[in-house]
Amino acid sequence: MNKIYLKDIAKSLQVSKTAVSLVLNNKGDEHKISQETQKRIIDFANKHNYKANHLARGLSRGKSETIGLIIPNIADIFYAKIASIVEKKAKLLGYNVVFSSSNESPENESEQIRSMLNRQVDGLIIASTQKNQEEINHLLEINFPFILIDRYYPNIDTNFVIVDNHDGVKSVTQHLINLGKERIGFISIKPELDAIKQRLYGYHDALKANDIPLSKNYIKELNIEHYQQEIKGAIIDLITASKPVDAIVFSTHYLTASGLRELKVLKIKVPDEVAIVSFDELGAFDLVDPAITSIIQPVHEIGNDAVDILIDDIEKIGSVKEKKKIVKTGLMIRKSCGTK
Amino acid sequence: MNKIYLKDIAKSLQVSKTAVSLVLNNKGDEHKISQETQKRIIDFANKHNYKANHLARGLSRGKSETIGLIIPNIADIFYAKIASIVEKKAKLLGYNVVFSSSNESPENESEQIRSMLNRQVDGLIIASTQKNQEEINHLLEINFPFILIDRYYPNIDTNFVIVDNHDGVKSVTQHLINLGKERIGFISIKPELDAIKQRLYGYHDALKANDIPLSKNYIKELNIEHYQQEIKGAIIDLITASKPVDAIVFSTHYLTASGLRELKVLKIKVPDEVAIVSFDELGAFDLVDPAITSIIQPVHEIGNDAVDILIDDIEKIGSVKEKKKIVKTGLMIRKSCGTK
DNA sequence: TCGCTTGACTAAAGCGATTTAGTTTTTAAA
DNA sequence: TTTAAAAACTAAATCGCTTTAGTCAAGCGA
Repeated sequence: MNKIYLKDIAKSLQVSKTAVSLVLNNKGDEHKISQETQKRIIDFANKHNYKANHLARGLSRGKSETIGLIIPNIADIFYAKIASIVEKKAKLLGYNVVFSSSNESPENESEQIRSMLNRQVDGLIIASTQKNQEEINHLLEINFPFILIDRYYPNIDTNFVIVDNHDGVKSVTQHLINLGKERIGFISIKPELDAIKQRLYGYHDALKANDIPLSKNYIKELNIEHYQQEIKGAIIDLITASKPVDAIVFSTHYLTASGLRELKVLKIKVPDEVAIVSFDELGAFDLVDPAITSIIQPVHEIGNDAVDILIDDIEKIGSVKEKKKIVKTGLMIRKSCGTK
Repeated sequence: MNKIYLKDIAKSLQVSKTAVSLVLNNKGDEHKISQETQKRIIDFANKHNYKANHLARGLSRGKSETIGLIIPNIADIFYAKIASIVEKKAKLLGYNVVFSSSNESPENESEQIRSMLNRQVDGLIIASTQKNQEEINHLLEINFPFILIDRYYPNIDTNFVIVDNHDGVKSVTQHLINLGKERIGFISIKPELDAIKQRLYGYHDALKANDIPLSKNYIKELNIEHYQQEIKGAIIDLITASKPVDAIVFSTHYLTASGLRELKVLKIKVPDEVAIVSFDELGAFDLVDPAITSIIQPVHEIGNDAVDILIDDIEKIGSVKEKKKIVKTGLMIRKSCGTK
């Protein structure tokens, strides 16, 4: 059973390639191919299991029916979940997805965007390093369909689906305050990403709303490259301050994991001595000792909305109205934040 | 700055498309294009940022420089890690990767394989449902380059990179025995996958090697669809047996997570009342209470070897000799298995 | 009977590369 | 001076499909 091509069908059935192509693309009626001929073509194609070569179709139509997904790291469970949702939804709409991990390098990201363009993807979903202003502007200039997720460029007018980081942190901080915590620390990476900045502001604003003065000593900003080394010092600082903290907000899941490791080493009891909460979570945060109160990212919404918006753009349908979305986080209250 | 094509370069420089194509594909010398002309072409291409259209190139060369990755679930941290490694390595060798999740459905898998073939991927990496004998045989028949990872078909002659499941479980079970455990339970999903079967046999063999009689009551096999409901009963059975178990081996990371949840609910002390060990781990298994002793999967080896073998096949290089690999697991000893 | 639709098709150009099989000019050897 | 070989190119076919702009015959009203 050798591979069969359009022209083979045409030859075997003594019709033109045009007829075959039209019929198999559901344009038979529109182009007045007789029912009989249509049936012959369809039956023959099915019988021989004909499938169009996508490269050829893509070249001809100028569409590859593929979308590119560029994220910092597919091995990060957060992006892996999004990838899973994006793929499912995209397949439903007839698209495949190619992915690549930028590893937070703007150069990689830039090169990956270019590479995907060469490969003629029809659109891009990007969780950017946020250091590629130019590249993003270039996409805009050439009018290429794309959407930013998770991270966006506040001063570039693009489509995006991001999370309400500010509100997420603000409400978890408020939750801590409601539980009677007064000296709340904040451990983060250096706020190069707007998302991280917003988390800090959420923390700020929660304190402000409760007339708690902001103490610089309570805010630790680590280098993303060395946070594992730096976090120990940060935690010691917080708990040996003249007025030690009674709670810590970690601004990412990996900081929480690292921080918790240190807290265990230092034999500090969570939540009795210090309560902790985490932005986002890892697979077993409910099993950790104690189970970690976490801000939950709405991965389904991010993934599904991103695909909807992107494909609406690609196909110029125009049925999706809102193309800049800020979605709300959830809150999973567990033991690590303590109780009243 | 409009998009530039091969023919534009040819026209601007008053040379043939052939010359341009040859030069830009590093075949200038071989085809005796003068150094001067080569330089003009290369300079012009760089200046105008020319990049070949991959669809056209692919159609023409019959190669897409893309590989397909089909896995059960990209949101599972184990496969996400593999995907990350595969992508990195593939990019290094000039390939992009398209992925799709089969969700353990043979029908999905089958359809995805077909779809990837239509899309002219150059090769496939598949972590199969192991229920697609026919599809795999079909790939073999049409001589299509592919490699199985994680799961393979014992009676089909294919390339693969799998893990030594038997040895992994055998040695962790031996470890438990060395610590003095005598009544070791085994909680698994129903062994439809060969990998799972091998884990069971590893358990068998460790007991046998130590002259510990095998007790059917100590082995629980759950349905993958309802393991979350069934695991409670399984655990209760094990700990209320006439001779209750003093240790449990969980055959997958999600079973461990679920099991641990139940053990907490039942207020059973780990490792004092019952020691536990896990095949593979989740992101925070070192932070769980108690930290979980886990068999570590060699994801780097799986990913890298799979790509090496596949691309050696695709490009018919023949430098990779071993194309059926069984790689060893590691063992991370933590608290949950107790001490002597 | 003429011209106009309509139905049922098809030829051929085009998508943007790659590559085979030449062609022409120059150089070098006999 | 002839001729073979080497150097420096190029025309055109090809990859497999889509789509535009027809063609041709039959049917129909005036």
